[in-house]
Amino acid sequence: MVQPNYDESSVDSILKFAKRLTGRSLAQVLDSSTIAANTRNRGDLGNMVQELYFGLPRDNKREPDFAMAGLELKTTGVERKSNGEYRAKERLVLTNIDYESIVDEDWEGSQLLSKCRLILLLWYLYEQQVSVIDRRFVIDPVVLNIFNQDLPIIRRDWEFIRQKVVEGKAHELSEGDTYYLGACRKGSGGPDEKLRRQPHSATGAKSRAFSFKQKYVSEILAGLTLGAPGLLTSTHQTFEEATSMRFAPFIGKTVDQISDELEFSKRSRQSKSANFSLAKMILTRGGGGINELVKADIELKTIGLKKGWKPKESMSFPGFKYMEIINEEWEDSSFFEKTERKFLFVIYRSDEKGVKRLEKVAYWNMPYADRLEAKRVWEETKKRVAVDASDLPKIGESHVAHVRTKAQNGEDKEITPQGDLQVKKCFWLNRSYIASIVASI
DNA sequence: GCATGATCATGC
DNA sequence: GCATGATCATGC
Repeated sequence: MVQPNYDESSVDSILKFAKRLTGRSLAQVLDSSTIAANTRNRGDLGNMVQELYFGLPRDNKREPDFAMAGLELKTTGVERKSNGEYRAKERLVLTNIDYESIVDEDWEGSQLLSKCRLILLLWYLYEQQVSVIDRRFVIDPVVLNIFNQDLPIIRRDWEFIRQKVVEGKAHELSEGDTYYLGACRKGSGGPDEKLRRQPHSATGAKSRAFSFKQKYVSEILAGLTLGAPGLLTSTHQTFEEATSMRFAPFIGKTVDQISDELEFSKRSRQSKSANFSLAKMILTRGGGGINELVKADIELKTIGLKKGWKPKESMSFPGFKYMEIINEEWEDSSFFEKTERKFLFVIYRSDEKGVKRLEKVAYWNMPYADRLEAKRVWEETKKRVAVDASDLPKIGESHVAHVRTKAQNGEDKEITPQGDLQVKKCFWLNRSYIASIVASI
């Protein structure tokens, strides 16, 4: 059995000890009686690693877990992709956002930095059917230093979140506000949740925490953020500017021209998602493949405009299952995730002659009031699915969103709570709503 | 011209 | 095989 055995003032020593877990599970390294006494706590693997493996107390101190080494301990799940590579199962939650105190902080003296400047990250393979103590640490742990090449973006994200609290808008925070460091929801959720006080507004705000976005963690996992060249060429450049530069050479050109230039295959040009594929080619062009956009979990969406600058279509999102949505909470839904995303809109416009050009690109995320409206539509949908899944919110019922089919064909159906089959559906942002976004960006 | 229903290529 | 991003087709 492994006993805690490391120099608590040495990052190297702690990391070395952590590496003894690699390839093994807690059940394999800990005294079975210790585990038996602790498996009750609802399988919180991270807590067991902290208490049983490292022998650290579980507390909510503002210092890093390994205080003497200035190192914060985090344990996070990975999943295996079909190609055998790993990806992060979810975002990495760092520390709660203290609305009361952040308004008086600067970056250098921030709680986030004092707790999470150095992070010891342990990766376990998440498999639903495998019990917590048997999950294996399949990858070597790493020490993540927040002072890496992405620091300018992380710091800017932190400043943005702080500024919103300063302005008394803690309740309006959204993960889509920022790029790598997100203000993710934390806490019970649901109608009974107790809201937190914020200093510059009387409005209560939901509890949120700083987190590294899922895709960003995946990139860390791939070892690609630690020194690999990124999209940003200057620390003074904003994220938006960096992306705009990728698109700049193509703005105003016709889709045909761009397609020729990038050797977009003739066949793919006919696809319904040709605009999307072309936008992706522009973004990832020049090799490397990895770009800040992916790391930031940004949602790439294309908008097609017809003459008069009106969008041709509403905008679809992933489908939902009738049997699942009735038991789901808003904040666990994929539509909620989307409403908190940052979007990169790539806008194409057809002129009077029907010639389609790349018009412009813009970042956007959904304003607070519209997120509330999206939630209302979702809740309404949930309610109506339970009663009659064939009658769901139509486009005229909200200025933001509606529900409509999204299926392979008329036979592509899902079982409903009523026991019959209905064609698959998803949430859509209304065309008129997209029009108002286009007018504002 | 819009709402609604239906469908397609792609990528994993 | 299926989810996803997206557009096509029809009827009023």
